[in-house]
Amino acid sequence: MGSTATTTVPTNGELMEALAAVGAAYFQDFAAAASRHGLSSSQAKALGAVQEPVPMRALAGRLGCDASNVTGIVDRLESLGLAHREAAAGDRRVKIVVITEQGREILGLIRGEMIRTHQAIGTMTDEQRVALHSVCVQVLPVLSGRTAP
Amino acid sequence: MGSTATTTVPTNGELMEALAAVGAAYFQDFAAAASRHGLSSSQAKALGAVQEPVPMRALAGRLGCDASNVTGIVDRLESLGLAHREAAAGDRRVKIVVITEQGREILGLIRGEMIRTHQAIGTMTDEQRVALHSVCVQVLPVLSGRTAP
DNA sequence: CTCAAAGCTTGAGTTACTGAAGCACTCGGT
DNA sequence: ACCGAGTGCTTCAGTAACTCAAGCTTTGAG
Repeated sequence: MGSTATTTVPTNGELMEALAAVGAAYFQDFAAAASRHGLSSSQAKALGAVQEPVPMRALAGRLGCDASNVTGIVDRLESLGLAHREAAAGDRRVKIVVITEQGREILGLIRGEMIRTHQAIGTMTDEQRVALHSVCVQVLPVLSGRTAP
Repeated sequence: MGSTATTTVPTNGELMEALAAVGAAYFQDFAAAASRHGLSSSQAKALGAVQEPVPMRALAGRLGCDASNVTGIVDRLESLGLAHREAAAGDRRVKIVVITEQGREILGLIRGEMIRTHQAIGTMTDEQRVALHSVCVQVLPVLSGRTAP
């Protein structure tokens, strides 16, 4: 164990605690920005997950919740004019959620208005950005359970 | 140590996308582990926020939601025997939430069972851990809006 | 002492979420 | 062709999360 010198390697617990705190703060920034545009965080999250067309079932997978739940969320997005359902060519059971122009616009506004997050990124050096991004990319397949089919 | 020509600095958008994906995956791992112990993610999050005693109002602040909401969450934690309310010495309006032994135990189990997160951390080198932890610590005050009194 | 303000709870109302049916459709087997 | 199993979406309870507006108790300042 003992790497001493200047930098001490954090324990798993410390790392998890730090990750949780950052994740929570990021999420609150996101939710606040969404709410300024009249969207709940679930709705905004769903909007972000349909930047390209996605079937209902797959959307449920991306959001990590039951399909029956997605019905309601998409209902509300649709009634706000931010997305709409389309019939899938080739399988008439499937309905595909497509984001509208207005939806894309609002999504852009929300992302642009996450000021705390932008400030946080602003405090990073180029090296830190590169390192952080590469860690994220490296870790994501493991963390989301998509470890090679 | 020089960064080679292969490392391109990610754009803010790329970084945000990566952070969002990692954050979401982390959260799902957390929610899944909590649910195995019969807790919703809100309840588990609240449990993690009361490792030391916290007044209701302050807890609402930590969770980023309305105080009236916390009443219900703590009600459920209390009925599960994972936390309880205590009167505050010195101000009889205040009720302080205190975690029980059983609560601490379950919290430990949940954290231990976040296997994807542990696997993800397991793929990191010591250098990556140090770098990630220091970025988190650096960024947290900005991200959570606590920029020096 | 009085009154404004702080801390918690209650009540009404919306959304998020789950699990169990239910309907519509697809596809493989006979 | 047809039947039956399986898939994709919705509907229907029922619970939890969340917000806002009132309400109650207690505090502290004038």
